[in-house]
Amino acid sequence: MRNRIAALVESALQSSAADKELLSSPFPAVIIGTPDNPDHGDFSCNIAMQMAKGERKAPRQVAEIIIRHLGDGKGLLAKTEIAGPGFINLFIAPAAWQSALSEIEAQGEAFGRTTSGSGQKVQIEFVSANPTGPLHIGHGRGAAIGDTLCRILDAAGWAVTREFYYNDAGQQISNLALSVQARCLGIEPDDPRWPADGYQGEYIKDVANAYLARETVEASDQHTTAAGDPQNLDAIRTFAVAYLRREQDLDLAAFDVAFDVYSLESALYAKGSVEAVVQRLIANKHAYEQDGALWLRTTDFGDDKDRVMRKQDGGYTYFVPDVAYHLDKWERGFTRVINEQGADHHSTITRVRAGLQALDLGIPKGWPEYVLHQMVTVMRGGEEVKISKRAGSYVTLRDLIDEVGRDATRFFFLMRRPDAQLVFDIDLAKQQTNENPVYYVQYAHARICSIFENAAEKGFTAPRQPSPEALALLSTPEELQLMKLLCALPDTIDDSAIHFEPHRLTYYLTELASCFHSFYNKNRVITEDTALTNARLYLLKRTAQTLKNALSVLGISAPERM
RNA sequence: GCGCUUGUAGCUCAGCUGGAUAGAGCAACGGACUACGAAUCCGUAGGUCGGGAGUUCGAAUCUCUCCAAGCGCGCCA
Repeated sequence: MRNRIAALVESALQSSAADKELLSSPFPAVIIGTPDNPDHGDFSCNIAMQMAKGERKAPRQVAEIIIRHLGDGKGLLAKTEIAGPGFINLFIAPAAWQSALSEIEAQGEAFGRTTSGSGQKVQIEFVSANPTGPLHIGHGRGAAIGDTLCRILDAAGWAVTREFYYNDAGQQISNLALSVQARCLGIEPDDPRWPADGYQGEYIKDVANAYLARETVEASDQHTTAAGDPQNLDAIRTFAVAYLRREQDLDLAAFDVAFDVYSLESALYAKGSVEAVVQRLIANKHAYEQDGALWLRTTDFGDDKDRVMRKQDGGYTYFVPDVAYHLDKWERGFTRVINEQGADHHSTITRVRAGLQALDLGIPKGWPEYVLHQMVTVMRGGEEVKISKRAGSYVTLRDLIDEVGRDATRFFFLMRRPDAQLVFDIDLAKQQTNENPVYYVQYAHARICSIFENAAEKGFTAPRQPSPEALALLSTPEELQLMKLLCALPDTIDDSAIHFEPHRLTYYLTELASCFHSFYNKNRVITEDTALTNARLYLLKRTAQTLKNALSVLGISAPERM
């Protein structure tokens, strides 16, 4: 609806210019707002104030011209007015809201989807946890935000590829292999022979036992059978990575998160991509030798100091394969790439972008884009739970899903802006009370389903494509407000997609549920008045569909009973 | 010390890329079920938008500065 209003204002500007009443383009972008105060209309527009200076006219004078050219907006507008310093307030005709219900019915499960992405390719990389342990609560937030971002962009008409990157080479993996080997040999973390920087968690013992028992594990794309020999460090490394990847896959599956592509750091080395990147950086004269190491002059690209690429020991630092990996993304044709990661890794942004710029391949400066989520602190029993993978103390994503439930966990993670810190109070999230907003939303859906059961017993079903006259009965303030909110779903999805902000949808859902509950308490649906009953059942059918569609974008179920 | 993020009601947070009287949930207080689910609704109270300065028709929103918190600042990832 908002887009239709914007188009109306746009064409009013054009015709004003054609009639020489306003200076012609370029006009500033038309921004349609939704006023808090209902007296200010369903929508408002501030463009007259923006144009006043350039037009050398008073804002209200400009507004008067625009309004004259708007007319009744092809029947969409019931009233227009100039208010305050020069706002144009627009009142939508009730018939427009009513007929929108028919469109929602026609679109069914597709209602809410838009075409603003026009089928362009976008790749979103998220989670990308190192295969050195189970997924913890921080990964959970990344999984919820990343997955929902994918669903939102998909709903907004983008062609989304979901990708997971495994750092399965490098120092951390060596530490993992040494830790598992130690456990195989019966060495405990308090033993002096325990490797420095080893992973102390109990799960390492599970990996070791599985290895010694020669188990076979299936990760997303490979089968690995353990050699069982504690002296074979390579075999241990391969098995441990496969084992932990499988654990992560299971956790993600339980969270209803799936990926299209898994990329492995080790594959980049195997293909020679890492070496090729280094050679190109050297050839482009952005690298230099110093102190026995090879450096990249990242300070040429906005970094505060240069970075080592090849260490004295000959190995590459982690960001070199990262650059190779992103070059690979670019070469796969993704002109739009979003990386969802924890804010503790934010320093990689400058480095990776600098490396890509130094390749001098025409990659845009701000590519790739990033969505960073701030840290999650976990509260249990009123106390903060310290998270440390090495020490083995953390709350796993699996624990959380088992305790709190998938729907509540997802909703909880999505309630806040990604760049605000999140306190996850496990005791609170476990409570199945009204403090948990997901139940509030789901209850609205279940309640509507219950009304339909009741209606069926009395011989009512929602009509199909009723006439405008039949829908004209929907005229109470609550009904109009409800219809208006239903129409806002596509706009909300577009906004969430543009800003990469899933939390807008959780707020939308809470508002929609609240609007329904208010309507329900004030208006009786099933009455002696058959025509009114049918109209209201029709409205509720669309409300249930809208709740379900929006919940589905968040990966949350819409139960018919609770 | 430098960089990124944050600071809005007692608590947890929104505030639509500068708009009109700053909102919601929880907590507090007071009301509403012998008809569709009370996991609900209605009402009351609660704020110098961290402090200060600036930009303009107009600032919670933009700029500068100071204060506070989190996270980074490795030849770890």
